[in-house]
Amino acid sequence: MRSTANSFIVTAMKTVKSAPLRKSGRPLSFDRDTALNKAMHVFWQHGYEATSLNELTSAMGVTPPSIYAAFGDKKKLFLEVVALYLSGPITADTIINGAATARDAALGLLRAAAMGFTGCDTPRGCLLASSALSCSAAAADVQSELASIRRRIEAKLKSKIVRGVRAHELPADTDADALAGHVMAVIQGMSTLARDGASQKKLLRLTEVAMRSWPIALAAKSRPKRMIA
Amino acid sequence: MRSTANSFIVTAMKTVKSAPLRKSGRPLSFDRDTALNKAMHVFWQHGYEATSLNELTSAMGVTPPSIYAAFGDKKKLFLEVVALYLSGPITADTIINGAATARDAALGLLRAAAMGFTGCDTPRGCLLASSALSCSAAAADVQSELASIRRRIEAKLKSKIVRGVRAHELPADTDADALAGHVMAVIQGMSTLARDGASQKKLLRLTEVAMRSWPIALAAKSRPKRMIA
DNA sequence: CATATTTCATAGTGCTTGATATGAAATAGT
DNA sequence: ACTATTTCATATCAAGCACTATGAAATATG
Repeated sequence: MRSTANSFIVTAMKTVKSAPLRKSGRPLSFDRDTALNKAMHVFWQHGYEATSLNELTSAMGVTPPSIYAAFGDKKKLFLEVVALYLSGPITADTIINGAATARDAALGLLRAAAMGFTGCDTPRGCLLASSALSCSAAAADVQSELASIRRRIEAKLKSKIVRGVRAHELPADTDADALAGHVMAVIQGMSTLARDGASQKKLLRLTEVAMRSWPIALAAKSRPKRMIA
Repeated sequence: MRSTANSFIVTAMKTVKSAPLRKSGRPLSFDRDTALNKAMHVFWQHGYEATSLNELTSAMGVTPPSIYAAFGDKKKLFLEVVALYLSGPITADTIINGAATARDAALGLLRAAAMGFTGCDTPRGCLLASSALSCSAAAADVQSELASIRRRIEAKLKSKIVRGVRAHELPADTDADALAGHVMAVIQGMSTLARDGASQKKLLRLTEVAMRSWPIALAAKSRPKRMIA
């Protein structure tokens, strides 16, 4: 449930950060990245709309005017938070790209979700899955932004599956759309289960169950392997 | 994703409705059940906290004082809405109770979710799954109330699976906890996919994929069948 | 018709929200 | 030290929130 490239968010982030040329003036009394990380935890816990600026200022240790000077407004701050959330070392993109097979990609995504949703020093669940599922009309754009991120990840997994079918890792009649949808649904659902108190062990066992729905490989794709001796 | 019996909610509903003895006075200008149904649709779409009383009064066609006279406050109105949502003809309880096997129960729950989350005359997704996933501290009690409903359904499915194992419908080493968790996760996740625009067809195909993770019956439970001729 | 009772519509309550106006404080350059 | 520049803390802003006080309107009963 992590990814690096989202055009809108990354763009917004860069435009905000493009002010490295300070000549004089009072220095900032807070570390921008630290404050952003604190904000991420608050948003992660309460979602976008339910998080008030009071909570943000308390958690970040920054007064409202400084927040608005540094991040723009609440929406831009949240989008930067999402970009930070999606910029970790292990992302959905890196998992899918780094997986040898489509099956490994799905398994990697599920396991990463099970681990990440029950981390001991982070809020439970997925920030993308629970931040703006239900929101007022005023936050409809944020909602659709998160939805497009989810759809993009699903599309990437689906294309990995399609390539797997072409590589004969998977049966020719594989329903790539439903298969990718199932993995995404399990991930989204695990976020809710984690929020409801499910343990990491349970989510990992749940992952094994979910992977049993994976089609059996008819013919293992034979790659040229380096023979030794 | 529907159920009838939740002690707290049902109790709250009954206490509110216990005022059938009117002797005189101006009659109500609205139908209580109709207004409650309208409120359900609004909450279903925007969730608990993000739904304002302005939206409720507009949708229900009832002014604020009448709402408070009829339902108490926003929280009680929402709990009545949840009770209404959980009082349909086909509920999680009826599906599980009416299923011959644990497998049929899981399949029935998944199919009912796929259908119910993409109904043409209702908001997309599940009211329980998306109403209070992320909320402020003020709505923590509503959040945990919905979580307990979800856990109760999962527990019921799990016990059905355990009984299935004892009846030799399922292998002895079946992980009932993970199996029930998987079904619940897929249901919760389908709610998000439905909200993100997934079609009913896709969710139904997704259901078939999810059911492939179901353990294969080693020995079919033989019930005494009436032999004819 | 007169009275009691109940609900109605209007207008407002205090509170919180996201976002700022204002001037003091802290730096760099000269 | 003086000025320019930037950020700071304080105190607020208008708007929206859930909720309600008040009196008029509509019924049943006498």
